[in-house]
Amino acid sequence: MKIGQLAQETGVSVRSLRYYEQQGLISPLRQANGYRDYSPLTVHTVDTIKLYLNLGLSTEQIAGFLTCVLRNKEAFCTEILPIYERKLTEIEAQIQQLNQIRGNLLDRIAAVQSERAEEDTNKE
Amino acid sequence: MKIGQLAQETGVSVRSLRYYEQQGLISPLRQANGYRDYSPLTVHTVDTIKLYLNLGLSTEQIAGFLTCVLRNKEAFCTEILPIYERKLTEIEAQIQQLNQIRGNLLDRIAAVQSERAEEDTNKE
DNA sequence: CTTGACTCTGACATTGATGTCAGCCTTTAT
DNA sequence: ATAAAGGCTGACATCAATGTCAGAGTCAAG
Repeated sequence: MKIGQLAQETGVSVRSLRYYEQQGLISPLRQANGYRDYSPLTVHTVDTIKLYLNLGLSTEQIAGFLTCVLRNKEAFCTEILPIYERKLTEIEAQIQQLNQIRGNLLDRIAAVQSERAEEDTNKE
Repeated sequence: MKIGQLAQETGVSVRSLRYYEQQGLISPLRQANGYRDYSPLTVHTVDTIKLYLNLGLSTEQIAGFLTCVLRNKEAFCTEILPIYERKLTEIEAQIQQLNQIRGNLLDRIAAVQSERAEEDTNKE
C-alpha cells in the first residue's frame, strides 16, 4: 500500500510516517516509481509505535526494541524493562516537580486572596 | 553596576540578563562606552523574575505584571491572579497526563514481570 | 604598550516530533 | 492532453530559555 493509505488507516500523518522511517522504525519497499510500498502488516507496526510514543518513549528508544517486540511477547525482550523503569523514574520526578510548583502556586493564590480580603475589610 | 557584577550577585548568567532585557523585563541605562549600567535595585528585580520563572511563568507573562508587582503588593495587581489560575489549571492537566502515563507504565511493567514469572514456572 | 578580563552585538545550537512549503515527478480521471 | 491528486526530497519553523562562539571595542594593571 502507498503512504497515503497507511496514513489514513493508522491516523498518523504522512509526515510522521516518513519520520518514523528516517528513525529506523519502518523500512518500506519501493515501487519502481520510487513510491514507498508498505506491507499490510505495517498497520500493526505503526499502531505499536503509537502505543510506545504514548508512553512517552522516544523514537530512538522504540527503535531499540521494536523489532523484538513485533516478533515476540514483550516479556521476551530484555531491553524493554529497564527502559520502562527509567521512564517511570523520570515521569515520577516530573510529577514531583509539578506538584512542587502547584503547591507554590496555591500558596501564592491564597496569599493574594487573603490580602485582598483584608483590604476589603479595611474599606468596609 | 555592570552586568558581570549583577550576574554574580543574582546567580543569573550574563546571557540570561541580556535576554530578560530583550524581553522587556529590565531596562538598564547605558554608560558612555555602551556598557549596561544597572541600579542596585535591579538585584531585587532579578530575584523577582527568578521567582516567577520558577513558578513556570513565561517571560512574556512576567512582563505583563512585573512593573506593577515591583511597585505594589501582588494583591494590587489584578492581572496576576488570572495568570496564576491559568497556570495552575495547566499544571494540573500536565500532572494528570503524567499520572496517566505512569499508570500505563506500571501496568506494562507488571505484565512483563508476571509473564516472565509464568515462563519461569513452566521451565521449573 | 601590551595583556587579560570584561563588555558589546549578532548569530547559531539545543530538544523532538510534527507542520508546512517549494519544486518536481507520477498517476488517475476527465 | 490536461488537470487534480498524490508521491518524492529537502528544508525551514515550532517552543523558550540558555549556552556558546566570533569579532570587535574597552578598561585596568603591569
